[in-house]
Amino acid sequence: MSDDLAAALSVVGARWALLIVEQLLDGPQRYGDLQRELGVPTNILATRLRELEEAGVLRRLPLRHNTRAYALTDRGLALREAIVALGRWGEDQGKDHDQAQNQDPS
Amino acid sequence: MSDDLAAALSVVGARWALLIVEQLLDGPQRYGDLQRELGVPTNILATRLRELEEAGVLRRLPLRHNTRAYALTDRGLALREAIVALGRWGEDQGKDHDQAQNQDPS
DNA sequence: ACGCCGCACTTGTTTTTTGCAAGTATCCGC
DNA sequence: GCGGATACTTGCAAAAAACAAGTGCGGCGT
Repeated sequence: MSDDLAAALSVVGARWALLIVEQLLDGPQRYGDLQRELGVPTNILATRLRELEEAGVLRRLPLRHNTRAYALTDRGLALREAIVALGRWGEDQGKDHDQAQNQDPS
Repeated sequence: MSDDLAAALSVVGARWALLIVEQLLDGPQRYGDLQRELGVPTNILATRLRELEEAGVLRRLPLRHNTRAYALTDRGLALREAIVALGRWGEDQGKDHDQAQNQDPS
C-alpha cells in the first residue's frame, strides 16, 4: 500500500500540528511564543510538541535555566514544501467561498 | 493575516478529508468505493462529503437511479500539489520512526 | 406484484479528542 | 523568601470520531 499520505497525516494530521510546524519554519521558538502566536490551548500544545518530538519532527533545545526552544529537525524542515503548497491553496480559498462552482461555462 | 494554512486546514484539515480528496484524484468515485478503499466510517464519510461539497472541493454527479459519483472540482484538483508533497514526506516517515535519539545500535 | 438486494446514506450510542480553567514546579531577580 | 516569568499538568465539559444498526429508494429476479 502506497499510502504515504496516511502515514504523513498520522504524524502531522492532528489539529494544530501543521500550524505549529509552520510557525517553527521561521526559526526556533519557545513554548510561550507558540502559544501566543497561534492561540493554541496549552495542554494541546504540550501534547503536540511531545508527539512531534517523538516523531522526529522537532527537538527541544535547552536555553537558559527553565526556558527552552523548539526547533525543527531536518525531517521537520522537509515539511516546508507541503505547508507552502497547502498555504497557497488556502489563499485562494479565502477569496470568496460562496458556491462559485464553475467548471463548464456553456 | 497571512494565515492561509489555517484557512486551508479549516477545509481539508478534518480527519479523512485529505484522504478522500487523494482518492478522488484518480477520478470520480462512488460512495461505496470510497468507503471500501479508505475504510472510513460511513457517517464520517457522509459528513466529509457534505462539507467538501459545500466548500466547493467536490461535487456530486448523479449516475443511474440511486447511485451517484463524487468528482473533484477545479479547486479540489488544485490540492494535488499539496497532497503529493505531503505524500512524499510520508514516504520517508515510514522508514523507521522509533524515538531512538542517539542510541548506538551496536 | 412482491420480496430481496445493493446503494447511499441516517440515527443512536460509546469512545476518543479537543478545549477551557486552574494548578504545579522551577528558576531568577529583588 | 516573595513575586513573576516560563513551561508545563490536571480535572472536567464539550465536541468530534468510531461503532453498530436501521432507513429509503430503485431495480431485478421470480
